Amino acid sequence: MAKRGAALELAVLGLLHEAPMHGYELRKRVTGLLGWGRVLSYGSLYPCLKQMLRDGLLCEDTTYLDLPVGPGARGGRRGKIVYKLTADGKERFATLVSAAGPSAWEDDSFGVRFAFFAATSRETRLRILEGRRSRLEERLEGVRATLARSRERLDAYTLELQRHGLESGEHEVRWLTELIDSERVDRAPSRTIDVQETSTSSTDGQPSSADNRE
Amino acid sequence: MAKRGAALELAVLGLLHEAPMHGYELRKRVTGLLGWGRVLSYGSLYPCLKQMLRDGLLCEDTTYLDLPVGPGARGGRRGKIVYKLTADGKERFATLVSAAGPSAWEDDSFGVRFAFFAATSRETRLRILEGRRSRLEERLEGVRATLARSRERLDAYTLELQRHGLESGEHEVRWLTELIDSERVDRAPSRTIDVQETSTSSTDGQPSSADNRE
DNA sequence: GTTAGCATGTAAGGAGTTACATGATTTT
DNA sequence: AAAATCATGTAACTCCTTACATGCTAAC
Repeated sequence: MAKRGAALELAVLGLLHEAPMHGYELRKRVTGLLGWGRVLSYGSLYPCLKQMLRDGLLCEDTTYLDLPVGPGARGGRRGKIVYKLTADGKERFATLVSAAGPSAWEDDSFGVRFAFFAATSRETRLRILEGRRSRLEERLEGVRATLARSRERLDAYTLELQRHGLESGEHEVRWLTELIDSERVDRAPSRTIDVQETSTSSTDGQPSSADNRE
Repeated sequence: MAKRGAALELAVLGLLHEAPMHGYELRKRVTGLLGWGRVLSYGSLYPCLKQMLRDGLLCEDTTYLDLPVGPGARGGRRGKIVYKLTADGKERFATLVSAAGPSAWEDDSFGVRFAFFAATSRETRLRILEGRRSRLEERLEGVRATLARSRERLDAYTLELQRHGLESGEHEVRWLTELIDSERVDRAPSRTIDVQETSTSSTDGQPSSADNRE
């Protein structure tokens, strides 16, 4: 129970890497990461934080208020909890952020992965960008094929929708291509912020190990 | 239990409006409607169909095979089930397809709503298109504001992501505007296929009634 | 005769959301 | 002193996916 999604876990770890934070602020920051009006709910975040505490990825740094034991009020500790990364948490972040398999470029997680690109090696960035681009191109080919096969049977609205979908996809492919090209040309350092990666991944021919599993 | 999502229900009703079908084919057609490599699972469709049968929106037209009662095999009816719309189902489709509230232009349902535009009145189409456009413009304004507020604190990758998001959004706004303009100018009939709408909605100043609830 | 596609379903579980419940602190 | 926003959590529910389980039928 309370199993966390990989994207949320990565977002929490990445944001806490910058600075310790309350759950409340974490929610706002993750919401900002998701963008597009999507908001992260407390009902999703707090159980996730609890689980990460249990797993030893985070630790608390709390000012407890020692609530009064009154009638009806179960006396106990309740206060503002500041979450920090543990050593395990940092390691986990390094692992997640350098994973470059399919789940890194799916629609659901790509945004969050991209938000932490500055914490990855250039090879990882390239693999994610290229993975997403080829996935996108497959889809576009699929839509084009369907369209060519059944253009006559579709009404004007459906046709418009497909056409717009195609255009949007092509636009994103162009964007990805620009990013890929500038990654390949740039003289930028492959590590932009202080994260030691799990070192296994490199430019070798068979990038099999880090691909699945995250 | 087995409560169905409105989008799936609309898709099923809309497709069965064209012709009776097996669940199997329905799945392929709905999958085609969703596009973008998203597929509808049987685990989602079949329970939905069962529920719609119970609600009297559909009826079966089945060739039962009268499975043999053998060892281990519970004898019973199992066959190919062709689903048809009932009168209630047609009515429900007319209601759903003419609803023009927020849930018609959310990301999740807009695609399916658009796919059945030909079955709606022009007023409904305009309200959905305009609703989606203004929702999109709000979002874009939000992103622009965030960007203006915190451009310095963001790394190059996050900036790129926001910029691309903005461009995509603006592209969709232009698309919607073109559609809205041609709806307003066109001499096309406001009803394109044989669906009698629930008639309540019109061009009056307070379109309050049909807005929520679907 | 065997692969591929047609055809129907269920059980378990994942990844969230909404609504509820509570109270402290800061701003107006 | 009221309102907003900070702050933490839980319970119920939603809607979907994956994996399982079964068998028919057409094509090669």
